[in-house]
Amino acid sequence: MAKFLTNRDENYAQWYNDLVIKADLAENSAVRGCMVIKPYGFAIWENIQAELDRMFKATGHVNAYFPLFIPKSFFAREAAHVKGFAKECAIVTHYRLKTDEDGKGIIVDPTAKLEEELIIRPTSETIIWNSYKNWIQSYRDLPILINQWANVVRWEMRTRLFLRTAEFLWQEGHTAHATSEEAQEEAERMINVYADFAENCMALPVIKGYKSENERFPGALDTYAIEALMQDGKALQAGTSHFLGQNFAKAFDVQFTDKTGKLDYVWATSWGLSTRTIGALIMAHSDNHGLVLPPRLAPFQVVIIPIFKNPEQLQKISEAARKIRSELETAGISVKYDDKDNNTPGWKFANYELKGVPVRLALGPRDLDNSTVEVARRDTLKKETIPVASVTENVKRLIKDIQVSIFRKAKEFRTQNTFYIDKWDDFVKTLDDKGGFIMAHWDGTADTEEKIKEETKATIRCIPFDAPEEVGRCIYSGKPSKKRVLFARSY
RNA sequence: CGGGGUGUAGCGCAGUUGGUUAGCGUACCUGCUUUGGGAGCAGGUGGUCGUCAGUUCGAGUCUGACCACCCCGACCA
Repeated sequence: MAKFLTNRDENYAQWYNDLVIKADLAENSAVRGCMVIKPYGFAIWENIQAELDRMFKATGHVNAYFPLFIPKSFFAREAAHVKGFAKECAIVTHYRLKTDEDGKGIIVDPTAKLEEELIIRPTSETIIWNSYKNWIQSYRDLPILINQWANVVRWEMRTRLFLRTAEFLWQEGHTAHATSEEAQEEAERMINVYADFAENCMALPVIKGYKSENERFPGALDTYAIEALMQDGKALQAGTSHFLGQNFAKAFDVQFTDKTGKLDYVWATSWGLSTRTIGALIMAHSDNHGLVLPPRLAPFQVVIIPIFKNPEQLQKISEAARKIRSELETAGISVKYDDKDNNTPGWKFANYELKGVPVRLALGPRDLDNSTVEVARRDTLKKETIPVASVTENVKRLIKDIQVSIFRKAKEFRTQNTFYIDKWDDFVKTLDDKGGFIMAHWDGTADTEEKIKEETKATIRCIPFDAPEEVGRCIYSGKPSKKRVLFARSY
């Protein structure tokens, strides 16, 4: 076990904090609630971006960029929207600084007050729909399928690296459609893209479903989410997609002429996935040795560590190592060769385990003599010595296998921690003892949901798309219910 | 934003009743020996003691305000 990492089973929250810092993913900055994403952490984000961007483009979307600042009045146009975000907005009020009277410091120039204050975007629906108004006249202008990669600011009271920070990075898709059906299909398509990404790239099993009215995005008619279970039994929402109806079109007066010449408001969706998913990645797979990264998102999939006694030996080993590296790279595998001589091999082994590198190759004099390499996999920590001739083939197989087996492991964990519960006492007890996902009947009212939240801190994470029709009674009120919904305490 | 806690070298910490030149471990630098699971010895560098103000002959130590971080609540992706 890593000596300097808090034990996961003793203090999960501290283990997470330690891990983010010690694996060199991110750190707190001088600005309250804002993090510095360090190169190793940012490399994961870049991989997430690359995969998602490819998937967005494959589904017909293009990228664009809209301003960081949003005129205050834009927010006020959609009532639910402004209400949802009002409490966490950062606001720009001035545009100039000047030297203080005493000449020592600088102050905000009171004469440089903005006519209209600017909100730093917590999300971009309003500024984007203000543009869409000018872009859309006819059904021929539709659909508009735009995504933007951006930072947003939500002034959070209590922050945690990746999971909740005042500023975070994300992508936000904003689409405009001629019909309600088309927009709803788009919202569903994108939640499916997210689920595909989560399961296949992040190796994170997720449950797709509808949000209850309470949990819905401010301004949306319907919100879909993917929900994942973390190792401490809490749920984490990893991506959301919203069917916005005509709410923003009406707020920004975006109408189009349809084929029959009739004027109608445009139908909208929006969907987003943030740096928070890096937190999910950490909490879903990692252990007491450190991070466990899925090969598809790891900054490098293989690390090669030379074992040597003197510079001459290092040179020989490096020659062999570089050959292996270039062979692996040709096969499309990302590789780091760590030939630094200021740390011992043992130190490097522990360090790359902490950083979650999927596969480690060790190459020493013994291997040179025998034409072998030691291969170790991060997820199971198992190692074996193989002929150097079969390295590429072996590593390729291992990478695929690790990707699949950490997904299976996470899914197995979820299965074991999903409970079908029909009695209120069991519901409360399970939450307190084990946490996890609880599938239970609900009478469909916001009032009941609110009371359950007050009494247990559990919320409806989603109403799963695939929940079967089943006659039952609400876990709280005893009123009739037709399907189970997913309850959990959440991040 | 409410309650609790913590700020001393990059990191982890000690520092007595307010008293001389602020110390230990680790990391870092140099040298030698090492290197198949976080190496050893020797020497060395590194400090506005979170910030600002106050009390005092004298403040890391006492007082106040502020800032940051951690934990628990309310709010949220």
